[in-house]
Amino acid sequence: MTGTTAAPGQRADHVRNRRLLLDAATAAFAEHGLDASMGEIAQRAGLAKGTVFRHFASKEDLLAAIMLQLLDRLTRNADRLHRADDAGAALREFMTDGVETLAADRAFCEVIGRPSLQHAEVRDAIDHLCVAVEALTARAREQGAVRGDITGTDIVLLLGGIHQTAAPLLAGEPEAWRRYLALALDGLCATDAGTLPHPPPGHLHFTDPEPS
Amino acid sequence: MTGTTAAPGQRADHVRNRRLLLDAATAAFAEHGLDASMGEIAQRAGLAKGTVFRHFASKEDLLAAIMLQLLDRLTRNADRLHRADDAGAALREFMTDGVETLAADRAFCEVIGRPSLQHAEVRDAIDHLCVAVEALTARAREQGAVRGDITGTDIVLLLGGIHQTAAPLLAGEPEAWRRYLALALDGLCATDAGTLPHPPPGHLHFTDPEPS
DNA sequence: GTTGAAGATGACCGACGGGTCACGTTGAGC
DNA sequence: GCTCAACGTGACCCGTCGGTCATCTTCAAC
Repeated sequence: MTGTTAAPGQRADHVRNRRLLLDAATAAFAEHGLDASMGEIAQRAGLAKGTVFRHFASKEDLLAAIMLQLLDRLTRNADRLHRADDAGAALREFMTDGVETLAADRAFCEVIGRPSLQHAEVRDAIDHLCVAVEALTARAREQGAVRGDITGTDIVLLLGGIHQTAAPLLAGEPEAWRRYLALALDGLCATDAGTLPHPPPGHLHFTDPEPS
Repeated sequence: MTGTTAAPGQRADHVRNRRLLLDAATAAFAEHGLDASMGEIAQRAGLAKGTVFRHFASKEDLLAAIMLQLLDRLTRNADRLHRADDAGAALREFMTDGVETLAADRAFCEVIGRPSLQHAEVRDAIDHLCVAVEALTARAREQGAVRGDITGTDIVLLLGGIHQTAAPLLAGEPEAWRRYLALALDGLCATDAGTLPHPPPGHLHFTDPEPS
């Protein structure tokens, strides 16, 4: 050990630049969605464009790394809340945190809606998230906190939907999503309402994404 | 009158081509969102690219024409349903038709979320839609069919949100939006729930859209 | 301090998209 | 059928973007 760093085979500046790039890309994708350009990301990070491609082979790869970060954070949050006593409150907290995270991230909804541009790892991470949220949701169902035919995948989909509902107001009223989250939660709690018309979603991904 | 057509000062092929372009653009924007290219639209219409620009000065202009078509259709539907006896059923029908329309149109949500790229006419059309829907909603409120603090603008925003919720499933389950529409309607009907946390949205547009 | 390999760089490339324009074509009025 | 203005056309311009590469720089091991 030299005393400064102790990376296995990586140079110190390489590690630092990767961090700078991930931060810059997170900000850029959050602000401009998928339209954020590699040049802009390099500029934000204070690096040259070529450096971006040294770290990530393509724009898709970089985007995948960002999405994995985000999905992992959501999944860990769901796992953490799984141990709470009040499953209904835990689910509410998960959704509040989830929508708040998405409120500052334009790319998430765009990516979730286009299976064609998702890496296998991203698809796996989405599946893991759905499983973790299903665990939360199952307990809430058992405790009667949500209606009986709501699944974890429903909850994950609703995060994007609630965000989209409030999105047109984002510039002027950045907290408006709280209104539509509350509305959705009231719908989820309507245990006296009938069964929902369409069957619950199975997997978010299909074996054969159309070749376009 | 010649017997064939009777346009004021327009040539017959000009009118026909405009129709072809609007149809092609509607399909292209619905399928690819704002990423649809002018070249593709020309190709779909069976015309040259220059012809597109003879009819519409810019891509924004063409998009505005498409959006005006769509918004006008929604507004007329709201006006029609305003005369129904059961205001709750009328509102449900309006939302069902609205989400179904959006389910086949990727561009709508993208445009509604970006005031910066909207023509004044489009903004006006959105305002008119909100007014028409507010009339529907007010009657539903009075009849106790929806909770007291729901406005027409809420309903318009929800159309986009419900669509986005089901969007990731669209390829495999094109009717999944019905599930989330039902869920939202249950939330809207929860007259016994408390007041929603965030105040209802005022206007969808702000005097000073950020210059970016 | 020397050295070698991994990393950083920015000029460069091809593809593509919005928009223009000089020219050929067509349709309505006479 | 003649005429002309409006219309249609597609080659072209320019900017941008994702991605590459020969070259220079820098870190770390000795």
